[in-house]
Amino acid sequence: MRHWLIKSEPDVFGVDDLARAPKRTTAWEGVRNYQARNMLRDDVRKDDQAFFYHSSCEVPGIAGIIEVARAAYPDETQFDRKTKYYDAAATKDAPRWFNVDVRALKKTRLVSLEEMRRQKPLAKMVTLRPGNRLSITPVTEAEWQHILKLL
DNA sequence: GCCAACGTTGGC
DNA sequence: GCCAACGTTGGC
Repeated sequence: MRHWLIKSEPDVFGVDDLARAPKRTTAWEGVRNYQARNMLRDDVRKDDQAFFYHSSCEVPGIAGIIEVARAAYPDETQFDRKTKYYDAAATKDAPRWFNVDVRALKKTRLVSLEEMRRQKPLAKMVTLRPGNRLSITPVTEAEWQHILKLL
């Protein structure tokens, strides 16, 4: 099983929203970055687990643990003119964007970005690399285990 | 709200 | 294929 870190803005959809969703599951949609898209489509499998990270908020950091309930499938919002994710170049036959379904496993204490940066074993974590903005990044087994111990 | 970093677009 | 302009992300 692979591990990931996926970001969401709590003002838009946070860990509590996921916990309240039907079956504690939702489509994690709106990814419009090719690198992230490729990872979603090619590398993320059903039953993979991920940290749910709150970004663009007062205290950014890991707020929960989720699992992938469904592997990548075409993101419906790319066909919907009413959403900001609409992409005129995408067709049903050749979808350009994909999403996965994620299910809440548990809410954790907030492990802040600042705390993560203080952890030596996390020094090389992809999401902590300068300039990184990807909404999904891989987490190594060692990083995963280290963060679990912090909880 | 600012701004650095990065990605995308489009003219040439 | 280069690069300037523009848009987005996300920490602060």
